[in-house]
Amino acid sequence: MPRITSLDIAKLAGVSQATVSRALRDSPLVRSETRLRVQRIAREHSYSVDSAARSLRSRRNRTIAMLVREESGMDSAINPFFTSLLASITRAAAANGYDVLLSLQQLSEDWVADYQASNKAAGIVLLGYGDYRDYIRKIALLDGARILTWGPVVAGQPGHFVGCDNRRGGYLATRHLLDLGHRRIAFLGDISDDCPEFQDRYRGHADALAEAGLEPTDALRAATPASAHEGARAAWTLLRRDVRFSAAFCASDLIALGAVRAFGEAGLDVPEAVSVVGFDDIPAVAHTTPALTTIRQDTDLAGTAIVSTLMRLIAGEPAESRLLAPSLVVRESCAAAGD
Amino acid sequence: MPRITSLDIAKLAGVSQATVSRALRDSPLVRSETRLRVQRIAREHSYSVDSAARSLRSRRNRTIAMLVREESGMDSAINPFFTSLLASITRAAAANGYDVLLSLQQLSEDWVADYQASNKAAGIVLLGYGDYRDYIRKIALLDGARILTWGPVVAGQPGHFVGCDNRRGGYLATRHLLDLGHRRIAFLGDISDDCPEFQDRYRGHADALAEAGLEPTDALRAATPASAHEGARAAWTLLRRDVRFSAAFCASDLIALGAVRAFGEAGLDVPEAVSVVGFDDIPAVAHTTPALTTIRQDTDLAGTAIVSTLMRLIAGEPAESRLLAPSLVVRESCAAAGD
DNA sequence: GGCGGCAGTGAATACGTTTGCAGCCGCGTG
DNA sequence: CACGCGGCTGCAAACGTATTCACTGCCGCC
Repeated sequence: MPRITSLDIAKLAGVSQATVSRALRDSPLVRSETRLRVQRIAREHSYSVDSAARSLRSRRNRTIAMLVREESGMDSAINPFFTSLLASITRAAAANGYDVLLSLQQLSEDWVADYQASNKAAGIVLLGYGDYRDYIRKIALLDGARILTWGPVVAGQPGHFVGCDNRRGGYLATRHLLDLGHRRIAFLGDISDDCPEFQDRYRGHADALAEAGLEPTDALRAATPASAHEGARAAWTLLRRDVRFSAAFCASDLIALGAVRAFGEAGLDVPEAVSVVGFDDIPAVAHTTPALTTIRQDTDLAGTAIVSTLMRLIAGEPAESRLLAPSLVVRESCAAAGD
Repeated sequence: MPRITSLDIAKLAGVSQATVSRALRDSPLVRSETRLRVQRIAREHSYSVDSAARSLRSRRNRTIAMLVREESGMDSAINPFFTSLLASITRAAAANGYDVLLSLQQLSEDWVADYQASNKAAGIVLLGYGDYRDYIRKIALLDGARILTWGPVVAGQPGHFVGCDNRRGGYLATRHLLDLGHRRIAFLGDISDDCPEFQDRYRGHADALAEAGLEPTDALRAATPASAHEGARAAWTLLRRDVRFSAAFCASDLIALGAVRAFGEAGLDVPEAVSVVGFDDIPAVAHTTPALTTIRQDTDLAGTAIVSTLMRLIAGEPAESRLLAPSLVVRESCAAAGD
């Protein structure tokens, strides 16, 4: 049973295959009467342009690839924040007539080269590869690289980036705690080069402290990647250290989730005994008990920004990196300082 | 700057283009010495087979499409359970050498027809369309439809399904509560035809009650879709009704999240005043306070089951629908009945 | 009345690969 | 010695579309 092709439609419509092709792409070259007839017939036979043939012939591709960092560690779940981002990117792409190819990957040399070369996708979005700075720089320099990375935006660096103003976010979080009267504020998050986002959030944290005449204390900092399990561990590390603190800024909502839990187990209720601020505003934290005060990254905005920038890249137009403003969402996990 | 093609590689390797094609596909037809040489040269020039040309010529496609139900309502977030499923499907597909096309959609007539016709994908996975029974039945009957639906498995129905044994899950949940001595057990979830999964979970719930000589009471049931916000509303509805209950089985973890929160606001602590069991075991609920006792659907297993079944479908082999066993995960949200 | 141009259409080609078929070589067998 | 056969390779024909170029009427204009 042979596939139905544009040639079949052409015969049915009594026109040439070329005209069918044009009619279906709404080309102004064909008379509107003809165009409508062809389109009707195509629809009646549920004919649809073969995408392989189309992209082969046109050397163009209506697909973008999303490459999401696969955490190799224990917690194989995707960070919910990326899930939201992924959804909004998919929507934005669809609005531009693009399909989305999803891939969970350890970022390897081969991968990007492969996607570029086999042109499965017109452009690539990289999610969660903040720490691959060198690698990204390298691939960014490949000519014709249409790659957009979600992550730290550094002026002058090669490549194209869209990201959240993490420093500003960190500032907002800590500022909120300071405004509530807290002075001894812990920071939970890994600020090594593995997590450049966290580094920036920490800088913002320090900015706010400095503004209040304070400075960050190493004893109040516990390193942890973005995972609830590790967040709880970090909280325990902090508790065992026996330093006083009345609030904690967690560099990610997942960390906050774990920390709230650990604090609770230690008899420190949130927010009565300790205030907690998270980062990301993942969907779940609006519904936990207590609901989490956090820094929101607007994923819808991020998705459209990512896609529109990538569209420019694909079109060969110059595109600038963009930094998105985060905002504070006040819920229930913070209280005024006790003393 | 012209693209590098297999012909270029052929010239470099001193063989014909056909041999390059064969070598790169590990065909036994080419001498291993030749094959290795060609592969090396291809790698050195980071050549990769053009996927459009490949699928055009071979009439085959190494791509599957995942169609995820887009909730049109307020809560535009994807249910985290589907996120997990999506991740595991993607991994399983990759293991089979397949790419994954992601699409968030209202299921429309056009969509599937389009994907079939334009052959963007060799097969389609439908996630979250439990209530589209009629529609799915219809498209399942299209010849050559390679469509797999995650959802209720009903013996004898047309189409191919992989799903969780929801009835068994409902049974396990309620049984657990009964074992703890609870007698007045609420059910939170919409059991209309809009949510066939919930219907099955409710049946299991009723099974367990019946086994204990009880039967479900309408007064103890509150309808809600799978969302934390709506779950909280349903919990309040229940509370306002002024009926006694010491436990609640929530048809989804999201509902449970909202319910726990509502109960807390009403002064009913979980698990002291009311025990709660959820369904799905989404990642977040392991880290909330209290951590949620729930029915786990093993998403990794589900992903591999879905993909392997779809692979059979694509290969034209007969494939059977599969029902996956859920399991009870005991955490902290349930306590023995008070009286 | 001739001529240029424009709107609409068709013929033909190219996109980069897979694959059926045929050819070549060398060796074993009748 | 002829013949066949198996292992390896090349030739050439598709796959279904987009696009260039040429062509046909037809109108308007000098």
